[in-house]
Amino acid sequence: MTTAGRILKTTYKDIKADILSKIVQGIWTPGSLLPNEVALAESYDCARATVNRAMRELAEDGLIERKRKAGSRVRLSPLRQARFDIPLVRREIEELGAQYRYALVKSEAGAPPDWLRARLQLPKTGEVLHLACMHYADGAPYQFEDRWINLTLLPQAWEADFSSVGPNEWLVGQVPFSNAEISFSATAADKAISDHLGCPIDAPVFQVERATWWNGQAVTAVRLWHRPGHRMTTRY
Amino acid sequence: MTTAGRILKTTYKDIKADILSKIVQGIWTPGSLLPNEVALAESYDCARATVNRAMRELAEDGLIERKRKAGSRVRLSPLRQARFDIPLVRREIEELGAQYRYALVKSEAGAPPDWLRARLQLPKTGEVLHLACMHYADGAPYQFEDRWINLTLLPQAWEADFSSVGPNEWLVGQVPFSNAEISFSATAADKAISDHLGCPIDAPVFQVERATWWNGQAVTAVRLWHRPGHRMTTRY
DNA sequence: CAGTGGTCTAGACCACTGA
DNA sequence: CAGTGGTCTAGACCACTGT
Repeated sequence: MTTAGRILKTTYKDIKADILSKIVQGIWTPGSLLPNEVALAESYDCARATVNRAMRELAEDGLIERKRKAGSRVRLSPLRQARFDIPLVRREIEELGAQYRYALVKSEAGAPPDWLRARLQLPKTGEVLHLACMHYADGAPYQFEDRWINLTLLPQAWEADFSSVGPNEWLVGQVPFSNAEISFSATAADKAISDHLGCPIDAPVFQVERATWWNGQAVTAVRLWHRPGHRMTTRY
Repeated sequence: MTTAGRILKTTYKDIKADILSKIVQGIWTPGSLLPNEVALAESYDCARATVNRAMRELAEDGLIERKRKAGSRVRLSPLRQARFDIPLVRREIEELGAQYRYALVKSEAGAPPDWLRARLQLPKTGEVLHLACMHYADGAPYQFEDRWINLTLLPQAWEADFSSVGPNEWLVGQVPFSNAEISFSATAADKAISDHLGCPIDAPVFQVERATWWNGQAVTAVRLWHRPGHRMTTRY
């Protein structure tokens, strides 16, 4: 049945919103089977591809589960996932409306310690650059950075001037894309951290560890410690 | 020009992989303009829709930026984002291969404290249920939970038996979907936390705070403290 | 205002998998 | 083996936006 006066087509967003609201309202409860794509296309009076896109995105968003032949079901417990942007410190600070300042604390090249070699699966020979840096927001300590760079993979790092540009920003320009593993935890400030962040020894600090690879080779590993009270927040 | 002997079609995944590799290899460098969809469709010998899907996903993944009329460019600094699954504690523990055990520590209803009222934008009247719970992995303390449930929105909670089922699992069955704000930080264990987690007072613990809403009304707020040494890890 | 991406269509074939 | 989602196509119209 075609409605003569219809002006606007049904978009995949309309369909997403409609299905979402049916789930939120409890009309389609967790575990229940949704109509198949052909049936939905009929009821929304649109092409199957349009329904498919709506359903595919709902599945990506973790709201429904889809299986060939078995159909689509509302997830029993909606798979919740949160997304975090991994910002450059500079941007993070500037977006707080604060003045960013960077300082190089230490820089030395040499053979990697064993734990780093194991962590990054580094070859037996080859040197790494070890840097320590501070990032300030409006003059106050914001983040302390302990970084290792694989000099075998990035020999340019020998000549880079890390006293003016932070290693993160420098790396972004060198390695177009990389795979990374990131982890968050709480740790107690040791002497170095407490000195640099200006907090008591053993103060609880939020710690970020990240290791990145490019084409299977380790690029860099870093540990970041945030000033006490730091929070990482997101909505979903 | 049609290739007679071609067996397999070019899929959008092939195209994604090919473009990704061109970016990784540095053939298309950050900031550079990619061919438009029509041109790519020709060069891959496929429909524009196929190219479109590949490019759209690359954009979602944060690798390229797309603008009408302006075309698609490799992002200057690839927008990196990490996704975390927000698991039920039970599953988190079971996936570690450990035995899960739950215990209710405290349960009492009453008027919400002011900070909670402000945090959740609760109305002036109405009560909340305040629970404290422990989650164990193989008998060892894993997570301590401090939770508030909006009894105005969820009066069923009056009758729920939280001595056998954790509030998170119970809530999942009551509220099909919700919006949430989540944040992570490091904090020092207070008396209650150290007692329950069996760690020294002032030990650094990883803290998760989450508040959730359904149709604009506050459902629940929770603070979770993990045993010392806990890490939250992901790859991207 | 013209070029680019955004979306929809109607149809087709295929891959997977539950019954 | 039959039903469902996964994907591709060729074409079309439209929305946005830089020039």
